[in-house]
Amino acid sequence: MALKPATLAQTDLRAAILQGDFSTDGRLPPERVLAEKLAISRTQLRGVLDALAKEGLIFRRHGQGTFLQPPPVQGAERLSALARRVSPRDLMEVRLDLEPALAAHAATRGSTEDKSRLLHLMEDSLMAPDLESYERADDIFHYKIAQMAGNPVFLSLFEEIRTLRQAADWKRTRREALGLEEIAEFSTLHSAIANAICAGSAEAARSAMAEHLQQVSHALRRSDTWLENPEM
Amino acid sequence: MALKPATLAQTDLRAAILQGDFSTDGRLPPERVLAEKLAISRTQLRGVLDALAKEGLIFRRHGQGTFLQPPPVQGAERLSALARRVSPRDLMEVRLDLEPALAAHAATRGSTEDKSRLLHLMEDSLMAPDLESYERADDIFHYKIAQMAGNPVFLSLFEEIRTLRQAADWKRTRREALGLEEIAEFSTLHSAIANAICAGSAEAARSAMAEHLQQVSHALRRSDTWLENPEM
DNA sequence: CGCATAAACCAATTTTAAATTGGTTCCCCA
DNA sequence: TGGGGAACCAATTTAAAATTGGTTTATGCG
Repeated sequence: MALKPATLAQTDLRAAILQGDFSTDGRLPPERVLAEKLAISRTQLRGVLDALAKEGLIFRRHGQGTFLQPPPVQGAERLSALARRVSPRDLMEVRLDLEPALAAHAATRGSTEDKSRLLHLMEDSLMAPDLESYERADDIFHYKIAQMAGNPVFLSLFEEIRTLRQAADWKRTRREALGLEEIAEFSTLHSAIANAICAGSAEAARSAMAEHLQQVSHALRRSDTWLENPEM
Repeated sequence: MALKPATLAQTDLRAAILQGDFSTDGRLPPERVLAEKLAISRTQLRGVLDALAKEGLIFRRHGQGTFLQPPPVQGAERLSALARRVSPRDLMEVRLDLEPALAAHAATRGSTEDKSRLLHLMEDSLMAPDLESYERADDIFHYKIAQMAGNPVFLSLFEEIRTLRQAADWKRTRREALGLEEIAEFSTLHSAIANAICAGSAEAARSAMAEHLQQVSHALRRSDTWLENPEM
């Protein structure tokens, strides 16, 4: 069967979407708007987006929108009040307790398809050229693990502390605190986590994740805002 | 200084409030309404409520109300959607991971005043005459531990799974599943938890809480709805 | 003066309705 | 027969009004 004219355009379309040509903040325009902007039908656009979503390259949520990264949790405005009373240390303490358990469950319950995709995401974070793209890959990597744990409550809690972490602007702090050499160290544990999960060994995954987060915590602790509540 | 006429009335007032004479669901009427119902001024009523709250006998939240038990978390309607996709097993899995850590942190960071109050709450749960009052005392006991952990994020997560647990009506299921003899077993571990926390030994508190929750989980697992999502 | 009452005002939350957005169905027609 | 377009459905967000605990102010009474 010969390629239809639209097929060629789709590959360009995918690249343009993933490149972020249509949004600054990682959020795509509504489907109706984007379809018109691309001069294609919504049916056609949704076909492309469906494929991208199935591959885990974009994230969609009913009533919320389409995103290049996991979207903020439902009712995110509620967390802004909490974010003001929270220090980086508080958040890291919770992550140190939560995410190792998520990794262990992901190793036990993750499907083989999920596991192969996790390996792919890990390679993405390895090949990140700059700090920004590394943080994006790292974010999606951890999110995927939380997803693989197969417990909607666990996933909900993870999404909340993830949204909390973004609500406060410690990304700036982190960007100052993290150097490229530290990221290189992170990568080795990232692959250890991914390998343990793919091997199905829960305890290895748990301890690797714990070690990784302690590494991050240590790097973050050099920042001056470690104990501060951003009382502004 | 002789007792003022109002002082005698206050003791009756406290008893009437704690007895739940004014509400069926553990929620008190608004202060303005309750003051009128009692034919006293709001200032006077608030004085009584302030004292009760400071003793940990009632719970108040700005904009939400006054309760005889810890109130539902902010934005509870959001969780009703999640509650429909959640099985008792999912929730217990999270509790098994979260609450032992809370107990450990409570042992480390709880103030001596908090610890003495925790002992008092533990005795309350020991002396509970019936199942309903036991569940109330148990609820407040676990809530106090989460509070003592001194991490607003941890407390927020705990309040959420607590609200989730109440959103679905597994209380009914639990009420069927739990017998008085099992509650007696729970009590010994309750006191072990409280003693470990008061002694400041984090690891003992963690393992005692883990053991307690496994005990509860085991009792709950006999229920037929263990893996079900209440798809109604 | 001292102090409690009442009222007014402030602040946090919930509730309600409208608007936004992804998901689905249906009808039409080339 | 299959894609396009419109309408409709469902989940979420947003904005405004209502509710409720918290605080201040003015007033009257002893």
